[in-house]
Amino acid sequence: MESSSTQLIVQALTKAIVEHRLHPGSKLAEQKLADHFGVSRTLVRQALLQLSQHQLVRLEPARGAFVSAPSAVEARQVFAVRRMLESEMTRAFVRQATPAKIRALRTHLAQEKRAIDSQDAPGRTELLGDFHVRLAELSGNDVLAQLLSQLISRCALITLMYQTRSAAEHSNDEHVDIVRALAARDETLAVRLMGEHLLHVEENLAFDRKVPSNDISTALS
Amino acid sequence: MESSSTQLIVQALTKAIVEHRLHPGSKLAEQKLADHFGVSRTLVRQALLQLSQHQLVRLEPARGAFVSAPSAVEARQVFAVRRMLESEMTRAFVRQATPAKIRALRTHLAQEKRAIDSQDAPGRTELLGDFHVRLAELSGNDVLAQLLSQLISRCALITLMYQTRSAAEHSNDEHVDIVRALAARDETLAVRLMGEHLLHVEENLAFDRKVPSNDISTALS
DNA sequence: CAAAACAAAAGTGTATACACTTTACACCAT
DNA sequence: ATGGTGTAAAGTGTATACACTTTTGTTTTG
Repeated sequence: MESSSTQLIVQALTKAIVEHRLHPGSKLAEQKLADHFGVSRTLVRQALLQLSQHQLVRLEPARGAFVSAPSAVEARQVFAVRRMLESEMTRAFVRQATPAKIRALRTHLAQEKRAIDSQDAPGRTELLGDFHVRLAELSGNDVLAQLLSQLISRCALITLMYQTRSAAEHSNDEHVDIVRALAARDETLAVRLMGEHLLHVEENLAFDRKVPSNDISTALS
Repeated sequence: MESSSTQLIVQALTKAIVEHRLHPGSKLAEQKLADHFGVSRTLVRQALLQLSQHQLVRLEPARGAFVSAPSAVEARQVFAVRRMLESEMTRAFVRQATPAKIRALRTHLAQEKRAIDSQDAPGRTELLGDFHVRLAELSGNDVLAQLLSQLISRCALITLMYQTRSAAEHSNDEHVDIVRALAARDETLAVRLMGEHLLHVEENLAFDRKVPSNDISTALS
């Protein structure tokens, strides 16, 4: 069971949603998506069902699928969970850090900086999120990594909804500080910095915006 | 979109899997399930897809769906994540505990004890897990509650695979201790007890069993 | 008799068909 | 003009059809 066509659709839609080419609230009509991807509605439905479980899409009975528009309270709850998981994840990482792992993180930081300098907004958000996913992967707990990856996709949607542009640059600086603490194997400092970092990201969200709607054929092409 | 027939199937299968009426490794043939529930394969497939995302079912391409059999390392990773989340959840609960919430927990504890006394193995495991879900719900973070609920379903599968019978009774005692600390609003103690409790549960799993296979028509009737 | 090869049965993967619901729009009444 | 009503178009929900893959059991061959 389980084809990879479905998975391709999930990935394409996830990327489009997280990069805000599909705006929160947009309708995702099954036939239109099916035409676009050159498959039947069957596979599109499977993909939408999956996305709804990742909370990137909301399904309304008999009305169809819409890109999620997380509320402010939901956003805060997601961040609260991230703080719980990521502070402990940081601790776990320090305990089994290796030079190779640190090097991998530094490479990532360089990419981040490049994306920020080049004004690439969606790329920037994606990479800033990937830093945390990378850390999870390197911390050696696959279950944690997968869980966090989903939470961060959800956060990317939130972030792009609410994040002010200036805040992104600040994030990169904090990532650098965190990696420095990790390299020094300073567990307490690293954990504290990670907690504060997530608080800062959350604080900098402006929970009072409205976003325009958009249609899917332009967004996916 | 999204019918509730599918949801009913998901719930029925979840219950059967978590209560070990369907053993890990058992094949879940679509047509047989469809016949049993009186629907078409379409809905069964939707349900299986969902269960696979909850990690209760494993999908093998072109071969079908099987009840998951989590490995020992996966089990340990799940427990590690639970410890991260639940210690912080406990902290959050203490900070907004009310007499009504404490009362709700005590009611639950009574149920647990009854289930253990009456030798009801599946009911016991379910209730022991529900204690943690209840706590999450009462802690006021819906996102956390939903996430934890999934993790605990996954744990129930693990627990019934590996848990020794005597360990269950010990769990109830520890739940009682935790609630006592919560009622006293002793944050530090409650958090510590919860962390130790989860360690104990994990320690008491015997990661070296084999389980027989089973067929679905008898298990679901 | 064992092992390989083949054929039939069962099962999964995707597309399509059709009933039913929601939405859009024109038409009528006021 | 405006508001309500009815009808057509569009869209979702479920079942079914069919191609293709895996499994199973039998026959053939060494």
